[in-house]
Amino acid sequence: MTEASQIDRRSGVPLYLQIKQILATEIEAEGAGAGAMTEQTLTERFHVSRATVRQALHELVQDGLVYRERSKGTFPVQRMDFERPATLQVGGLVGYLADLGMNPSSEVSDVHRAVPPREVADGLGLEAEETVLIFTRRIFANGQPLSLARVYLRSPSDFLPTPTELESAGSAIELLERAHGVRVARSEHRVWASAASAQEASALAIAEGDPVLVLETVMRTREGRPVIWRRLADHADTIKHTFISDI
Amino acid sequence: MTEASQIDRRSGVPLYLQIKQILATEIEAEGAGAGAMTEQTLTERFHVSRATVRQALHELVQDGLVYRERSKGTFPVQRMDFERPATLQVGGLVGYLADLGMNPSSEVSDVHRAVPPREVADGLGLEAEETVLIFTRRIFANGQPLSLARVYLRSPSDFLPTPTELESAGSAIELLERAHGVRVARSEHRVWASAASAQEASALAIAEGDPVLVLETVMRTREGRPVIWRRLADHADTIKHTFISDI
DNA sequence: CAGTGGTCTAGACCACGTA
DNA sequence: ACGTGGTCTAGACCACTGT
Repeated sequence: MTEASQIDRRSGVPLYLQIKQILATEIEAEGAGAGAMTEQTLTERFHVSRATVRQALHELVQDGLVYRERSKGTFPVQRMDFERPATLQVGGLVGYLADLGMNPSSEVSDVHRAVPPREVADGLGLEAEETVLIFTRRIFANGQPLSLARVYLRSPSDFLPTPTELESAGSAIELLERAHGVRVARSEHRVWASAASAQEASALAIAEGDPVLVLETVMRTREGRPVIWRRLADHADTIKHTFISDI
Repeated sequence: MTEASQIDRRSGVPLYLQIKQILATEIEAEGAGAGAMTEQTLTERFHVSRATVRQALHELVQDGLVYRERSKGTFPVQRMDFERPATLQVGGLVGYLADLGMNPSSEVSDVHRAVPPREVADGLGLEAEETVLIFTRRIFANGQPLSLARVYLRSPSDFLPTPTELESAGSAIELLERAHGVRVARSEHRVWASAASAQEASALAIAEGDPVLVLETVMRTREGRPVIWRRLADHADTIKHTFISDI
């Protein structure tokens, strides 16, 4: 199997992507057993230029699969069981819970357009009087409410989907992309603990003052234009957000 | 000032880094006013090859300062006030609070070496009976305890610094790097809300059952070797962690 | 059609670590 | 001395977008 993996120059798939994929698969299979890969051995193996190999290796570094050491070589990063990024896959919570067999469901309510609170308008950089799509979403697992989201979505003033459309879309982002071709490229998150307000407690079936996790997120297009402001209140001890940072 | 910025081929600083720095400064200064930068205009301006310009632009994309669109050009990302990454700059909380004029202080206690709990040993991938450095740190602002950290640090069995050394180091990572040349390259975080245990409540001067933010972190070297396991319990509504994610 | 970024080649010199 | 990754050059062809 090791020598079967070669690139196909007629496939139209960029060579560096094919090489990256092959190496990623080998690292996955052989674990840290896969020895050092040098640029020279790879250029010979795949019959490509050094720059092409370097582009593949550079992306593997970005993805955290290998690390490179000057005058030593390129080595696989020690195996770390690939967890699902859980809830940070924005809007992916339902699918994540489904994978866990938690029988998730989603309930969207209070869909309307209005001028948002000051804090949200600032975060989205709105013009005065500019309206946004506003809705509330609760996510349940096995019948228990786990997460309460309030979403403010910058969109054309005639954009007013039904609750059913929002529920079936899985996430507001997907709907926004399908409806207007707007792609979210970057998100900023702030997270802290708080005591549940009366409203939050009611929505999450807990007592007022019980702990909740608050997660505020601003999502932006690649142009840097903020398009979604979202505030989550999550059930304590149950919803755990995971993320990775360099350094 | 715009035309004064040129590269210095004798400085020893890589050309692409000089170009990146110049462009980043210009974007910072001119905001989105800085028009499109094309690869061709930049190669002519700096008298370097296209590959060098591309490396600079690619890093600016990674840093979120520009975005590129095929057959259109390279454009600055719309200004987003560069906040301090706050507490995700692992160990940087004290410095962050200092910047806010919060008069922070740090108190380290219970420094010893021992075999950690099962959960930690698993997270660090320890051998049986392998001991780690264990300590507790509290961070105060204006005399109020805000954050309680329990830290497990994989290190040679003769590594046993004093509480004073740990306090002055600012963070365990800095000490680890200075003492053993170990560099942390990647961290995995899990965060959720919880009710304060009796111990946590006492340490944070709150009531048992009050909300706290729990943040568990595993830090790894670039080889993927886990070296630090840390669990924070943070004061509700006060400590807010911020982070950024792509997608 | 001209201009853009995406991909690819075939070279070159260098700093650095290991043997 | 040798091999490594880091940097740099000067070309080439392509797909795509806007005119």
